[in-house]
Amino acid sequence: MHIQIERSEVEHLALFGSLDTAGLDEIVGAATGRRYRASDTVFEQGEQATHFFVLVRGRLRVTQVTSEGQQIIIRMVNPGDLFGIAKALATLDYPGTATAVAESCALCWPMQMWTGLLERHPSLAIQAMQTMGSRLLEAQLRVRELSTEEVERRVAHAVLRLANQSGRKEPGGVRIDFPISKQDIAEMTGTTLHTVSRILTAWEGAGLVEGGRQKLLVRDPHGLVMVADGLRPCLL
Amino acid sequence: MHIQIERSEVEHLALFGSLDTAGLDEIVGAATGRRYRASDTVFEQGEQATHFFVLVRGRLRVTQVTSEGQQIIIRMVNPGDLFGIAKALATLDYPGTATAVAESCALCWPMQMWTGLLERHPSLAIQAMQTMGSRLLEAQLRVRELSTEEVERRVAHAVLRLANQSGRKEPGGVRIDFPISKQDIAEMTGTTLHTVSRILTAWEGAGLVEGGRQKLLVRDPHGLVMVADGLRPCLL
DNA sequence: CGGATTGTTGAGGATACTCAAGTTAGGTGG
DNA sequence: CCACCTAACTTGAGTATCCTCAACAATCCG
Repeated sequence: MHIQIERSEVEHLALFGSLDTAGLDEIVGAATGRRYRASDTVFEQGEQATHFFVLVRGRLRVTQVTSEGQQIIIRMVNPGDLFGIAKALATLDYPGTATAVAESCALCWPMQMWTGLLERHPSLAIQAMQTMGSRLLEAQLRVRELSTEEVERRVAHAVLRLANQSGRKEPGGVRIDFPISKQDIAEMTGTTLHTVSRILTAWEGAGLVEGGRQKLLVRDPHGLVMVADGLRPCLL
Repeated sequence: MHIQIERSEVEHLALFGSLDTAGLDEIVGAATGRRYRASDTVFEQGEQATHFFVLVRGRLRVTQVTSEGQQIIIRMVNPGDLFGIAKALATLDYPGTATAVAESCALCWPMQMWTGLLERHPSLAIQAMQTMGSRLLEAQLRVRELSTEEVERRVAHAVLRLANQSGRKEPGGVRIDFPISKQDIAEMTGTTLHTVSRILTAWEGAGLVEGGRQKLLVRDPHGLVMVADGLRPCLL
């Protein structure tokens, strides 16, 4: 689980962008490297928040479970992203569960260092603030989608977001580069796996995507954008 | 529109909680006071963000309009809240429109001062961060509600939130202390004013609330909590 | 006293959920 | 390598929720 992480692997991350060498050394030096295999959990909802993290490699899924036991996916964590920053949310517990969906590496720091590191490295504080800001905007975007759009468009938006954040170009389209189930997509869009399945088969018929067991290839991103924008619905 | 705001009116705000006298003087001294009448707009979605604000008195509504023209209410702004902090969101424009729903007073600063003020007053930076954090958590809560709950429960949650943030105890219940229409509630919960109307009449029958044109009185908060929790549905 | 805004209520229908059954793909162990 | 088992997925039928459309009533304002 514990591993060595090379400085060279993290110095290019946007989060550390405008740090000088000494600052980077201090920050990375204080961190511990950790490795997670697919389906390992990094921390769990409600657990006391002992550490905060930066994802170096791989992909995580952050979920929440409602009091009735329904699960939703809050977001996917991509390399370079801060996560588990409970202090910034003024919370003592992790508000969600983070699970690796692919082999992943992260740097982690004890939560007590949060305030000190931010104070000593203003550029880090600014980055952290911007992280929070973009997450807030994203959450508001999702609220807007859930409030005003029908399921097919919401799914289209979710798939496009996945393709942008975690897509790898390959001949014939953009491949989502980690295993993703219809259930996952349902939990990202507030619908059921049944409806997602029906929508994806329809899209497949229209040549927009190509599915498979925990696989997804976007063949026609532009066409998908049209679906997301409400032109060209693909269901009857 | 421009008014004088007394130091005594703002020094108790949580935002300025742990500032020393000199700091408070500097910050409040740099601010301009503004007054808004009900239905005045403070700033508009897409406009260049020239100032950031703290609400001193009154109540604002922050809305967004989708590309299709549908409006949703992002949040209500209560006294003591920061708003219009586009810099924190790494945006140059205001992402929403802020409108006074009651006679309101705000302090405002030119946006260029954002970074400087935060740097010189770390306690302010911490407060700003916590503001962002609680807003992010709230947005995620709303995503969860929209994803998993049916309309009646969402409306119950929204009304309870209003009662907690903007409610005034009065004999017979908790009064929402600004004019609020069914359309407003619909835009907070992702439904239509028709459905809200039906729900509120049902609740009125059950003795949970008392409505009226732009009026709302919560008679039985505990009963409403049960509705919000999914026990005791009031619609057939 | 109009006129406008806000709210009420009914009927009909669409979207998407639930329930149910069956299929496919992949991993595991013999 | 094949048989088996499970998790993921597909598809159909029936239906509930909630939206749309429409007409009307109440309230507020000048």
